[in-house]
Amino acid sequence: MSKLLLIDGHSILNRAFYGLPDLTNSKGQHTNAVLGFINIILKVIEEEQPSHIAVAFDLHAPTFRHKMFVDYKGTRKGMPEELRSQVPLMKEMLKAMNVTIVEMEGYEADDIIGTLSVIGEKNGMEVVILSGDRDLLQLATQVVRIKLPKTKGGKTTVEEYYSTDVEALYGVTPKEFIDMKGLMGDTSDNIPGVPGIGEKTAAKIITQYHSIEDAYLHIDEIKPEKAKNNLRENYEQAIMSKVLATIKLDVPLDVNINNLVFESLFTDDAYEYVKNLELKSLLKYFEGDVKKTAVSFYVEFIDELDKVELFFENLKKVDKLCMYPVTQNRELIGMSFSFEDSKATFIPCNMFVTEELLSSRILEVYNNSVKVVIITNDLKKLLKYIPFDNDGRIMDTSVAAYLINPLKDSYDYDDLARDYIGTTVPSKKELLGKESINFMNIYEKNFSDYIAYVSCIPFMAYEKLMEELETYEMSSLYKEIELPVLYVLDHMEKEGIKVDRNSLGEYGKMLGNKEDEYKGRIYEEAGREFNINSPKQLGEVLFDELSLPGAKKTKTGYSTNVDVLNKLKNDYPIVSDVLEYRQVSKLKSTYADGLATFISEDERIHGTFNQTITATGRISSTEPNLQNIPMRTELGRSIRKVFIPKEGYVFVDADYSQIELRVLAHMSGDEKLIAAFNAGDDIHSITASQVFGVPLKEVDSLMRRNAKAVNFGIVYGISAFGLSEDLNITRKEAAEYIDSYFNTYPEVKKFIDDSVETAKKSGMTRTMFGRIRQIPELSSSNFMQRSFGERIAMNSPIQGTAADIIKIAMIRVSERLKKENCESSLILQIHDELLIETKESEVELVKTILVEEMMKAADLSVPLSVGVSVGATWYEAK
DNA sequence: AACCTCACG
DNA sequence: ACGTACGTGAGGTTG
Repeated sequence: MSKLLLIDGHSILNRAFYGLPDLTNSKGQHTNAVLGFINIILKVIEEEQPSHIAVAFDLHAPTFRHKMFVDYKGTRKGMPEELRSQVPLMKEMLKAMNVTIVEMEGYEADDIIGTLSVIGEKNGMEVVILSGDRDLLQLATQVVRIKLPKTKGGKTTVEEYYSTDVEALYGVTPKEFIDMKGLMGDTSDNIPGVPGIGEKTAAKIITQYHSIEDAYLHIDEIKPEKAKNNLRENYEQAIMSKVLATIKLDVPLDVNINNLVFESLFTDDAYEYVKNLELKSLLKYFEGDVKKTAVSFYVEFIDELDKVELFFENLKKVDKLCMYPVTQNRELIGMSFSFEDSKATFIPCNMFVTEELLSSRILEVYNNSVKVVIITNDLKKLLKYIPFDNDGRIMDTSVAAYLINPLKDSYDYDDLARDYIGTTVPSKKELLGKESINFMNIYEKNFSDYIAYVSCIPFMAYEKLMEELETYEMSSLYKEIELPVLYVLDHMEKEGIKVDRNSLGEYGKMLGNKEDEYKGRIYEEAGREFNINSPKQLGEVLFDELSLPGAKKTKTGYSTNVDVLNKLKNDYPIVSDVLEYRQVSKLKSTYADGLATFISEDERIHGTFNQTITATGRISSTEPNLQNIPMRTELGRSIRKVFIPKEGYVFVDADYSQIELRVLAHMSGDEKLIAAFNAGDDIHSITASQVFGVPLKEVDSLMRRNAKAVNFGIVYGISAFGLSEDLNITRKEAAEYIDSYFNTYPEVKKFIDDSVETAKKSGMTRTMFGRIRQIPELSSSNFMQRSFGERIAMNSPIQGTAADIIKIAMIRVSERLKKENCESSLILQIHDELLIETKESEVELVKTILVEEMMKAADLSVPLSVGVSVGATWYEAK
């Protein structure tokens, strides 16, 4: 039996728009609603398997019964520009997908859907209507089913209604539903209804009399008295409201139902369009087409030694050489090369062509030609196999792409192809699956495609990337900071940090004992056992069973975070036990047990430092994260005792003091803030003294605490709300603090205002060293999104400049260690802190190097202050 | 996979 | 009226 799916275009697009976060592609087009729409209809098509499909749109606004778009809070507004711009995109997409769009002058989408549903039913079809609008319930019959997607707590469920379901829910038939609406009205639909009659009364009247007309025939019997009078006085309005509420079923449509036959959405045209809009997550549906690319890639395999030698001989003439190490479980299985567009060569490793041979031949090419540029999409990985020196002739395409747009989730070859070559290629995952490459299959088609892409695509993206770096004036940022720091990160990863395995084990055991102890007490206090790690169960125990006050809600249930629990801990022992339990169990699972799994055979942890993750230019650390080792509580901090230097070495640790505030002082040029830094060490006390107008000596701890919070707030992109939350004061008081801060430091105020204004004009922020960050949120019509964008605009130049400075320091410190022939090594960076595993005889030298190079890293109008300390463990060196 | 919570700067 | 401080990564639960 054939089945007709009718989709309420604007209504579903509207839902998709408000249901998904803003999404912008590289051309600045907003695409979230289009993506959401397609995902919704894909799901419905999957469920329903319709044979025919049509999407109805209102032709233009406003028509007779024009519906206002209603935002997520229910307030009536016009359609925001971000959504409006997606309507034509959506229509184009549907056309490309061969889905019929039906629209007609003078009629609403509702009327078209109603008419089509009647036609479908008459033709013996099953009809499914998909809409976000409850009004369409009046169209339900025994064969016409209405599907209403609902969002509850972030989850989408679909309610389904046949006529009987409408009756069950409202006690009236779908037809009577119209009359009911005529009486009660609908503000979002501009239907007045009868004053004083709401859902309850309307339902009662219609259940009894079945229509407005019949109700008026028996008007004398109607109770209560008030409703009766209202009806009497508003006869015409009631009848008109009913007309307004009635969906037309007789629109003179010029549509042949047979032309609505549904085949596949995934046409070639749709593929192009999806690619064009950069809806990456949809590409996977074009399975058959996904391997089609605008360019073909050829790959030649060379595995005989003499041919390999000849290959390298010929390479000496090229001026651009791209390569990519193909590995399996960190072992090199071959190297992919490209020095011509669309053409790759793969040299697999074997008994004769060893890693060492490849390495020496490649270095020969590099070192003997002064002009050859090495291109690769992952230099840090390549350096693990080929130790290139850095003389600026290496292009890491992922780092370049990150500089051009630091907001992307990945900079893999498929991303480069899309963004810098304008073609689409299947991702590594699509070609090879989730599992790692099977060595036995290297001659398979997918594998050869993969090894062609990994060298061809960076090669082909190179010119465009160079051009864009130039356009954005980031060539020297790349060459002078990012490329050199990559070598430092590589060095830190190779060195790793030594961990005392046994001490870590004991630390974990001790935590385990404490954990058991707290667990027992909590169970006793709760009167039963439950999973304390489950916020849901914990919330129920605390706020339902024990009826503790101060319950706050999150999206999914009670909030049980520290802020909430801290307010209760003094009055309820179970709460303080939960807090202790939380701390201990976090330390055990993430740090004691977590870190242990990363200790290598050399007793060291070799984590990964990521250069292309953060939006601001900071480094991030993974597997494990060595940038969030506990520090703030003694119990947690003591884990730093298990981080130890190797025999004959100690740790020297150096950190910048208040680098972000110093950057702010410099970038704003505020004389008074600059003077504050020149006046002494404790910036928060000095700020307090200046802002509150008291002598430094009279600044008490509360004043200092407040000033400190304001200082942080400024750096984060101040808001009265945020500050009030942090200090537990009212928003008014917070606003007063901010005011007096800005009065004290007027140039700071001007600077952050300028930052926002410039960002709004250009769409991005820039650090002192030229690093950019786009801020699409700034153009959002959503207040919250836009405010977020403004805070980002205030914070990014500051955090980003500080990140630039420490990168420079890392480079200088490493170079200096090398120049002075030190055996000491930089092994960790924690945003404003550097840790050097230092040979005992080099301690004084290393301290000098750290302080000098870190202070000289940038020339600001305030001095950079560096604290340095020495210790036998990381704990002691802090 | 999404959410909550919490560790760091 | 809206409802958050900026930047990260990891472990746990839940659906």
